[in-house]
Amino acid sequence: MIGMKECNSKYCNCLYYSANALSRVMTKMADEEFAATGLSSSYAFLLMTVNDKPGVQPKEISEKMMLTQSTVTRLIEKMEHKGFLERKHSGRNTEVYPTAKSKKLDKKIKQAWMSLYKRYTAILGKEKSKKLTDDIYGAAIKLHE
Amino acid sequence: MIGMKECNSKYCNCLYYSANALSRVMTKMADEEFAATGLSSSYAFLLMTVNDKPGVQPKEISEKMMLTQSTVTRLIEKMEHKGFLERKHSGRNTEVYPTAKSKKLDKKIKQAWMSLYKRYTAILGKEKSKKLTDDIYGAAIKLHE
DNA sequence: TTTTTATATTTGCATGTACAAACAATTTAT
DNA sequence: ATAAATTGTTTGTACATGCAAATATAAAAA
Repeated sequence: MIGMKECNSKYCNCLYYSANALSRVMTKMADEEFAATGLSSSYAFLLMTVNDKPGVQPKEISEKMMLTQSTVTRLIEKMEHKGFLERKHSGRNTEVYPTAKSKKLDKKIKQAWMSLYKRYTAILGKEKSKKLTDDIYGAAIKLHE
Repeated sequence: MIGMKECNSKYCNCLYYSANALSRVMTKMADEEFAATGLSSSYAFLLMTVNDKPGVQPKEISEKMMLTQSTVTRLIEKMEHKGFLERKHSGRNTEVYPTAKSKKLDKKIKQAWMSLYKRYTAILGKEKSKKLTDDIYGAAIKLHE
């Protein structure tokens, strides 16, 4: 444990625990930054995804966002109801399109995303943030099988 | 990006996104392992915390588990209702005690926790897991202020 | 062509978590 | 000693998320 910060908890050596702790902290921070858009973080990511690829299907969204399909359906439903998205059903597939309202918000969302990035890199450092993010993402992929 | 695994998503450079992805994967894995105890992961951690320090107060639990106090209250309530915990109110404080049922389960919980550890270290490697966990925990603390 | 299998999406249901506000008790200031 | 501020706990409410089952469609096999 040389050079290591003191642990406040006996759980800090557990990846499950640490990962959840970080997730909660980051989600809170993200929600604060995305508040400028009037959206919470998940919805902001959803709109970005659809804005970047109009007509994208829920399946693909769920892969990009690493969420289950049912969760994606729920997110889409809500944004459709709020007038940000539209669904077009064709066969067993569904295509999701942004409305003008969503496209109009795109710039603001990306700004908020950048603010979020700046905020945590200011605390953790740019290089360290990058490395940490890469390591975490790599682990998530590996553990996801 | 030398030596880096291909990113499946434009979001994989975002710490918020990666942290959440890992959190979901790990929570799923933890729930699978703790299923042997009949508990989901949060409750297992709660019981361990109380078993290790009978009479511990919700405040302290919330610090150890890095959850809000209201969340801890809810978790305790449920375990009390299921006969694993008991609350003793004294003034504005509450002391939480394990029942025999909880103490009896302690060993099994710790075994499940060990299984979880073995499972992810088998995939990520022991050293890498340790480093990743430390890094994540350190970041969570820093970002938490 | 009919049957079987696989795939995409959506529901029903359950649950963990947080925020903000309400309480309740203790400490500090006046 | 009374008032004000702080602290610990609990509620009311909202919501993101997942699993399993139900649909519906498309593809493959017979």
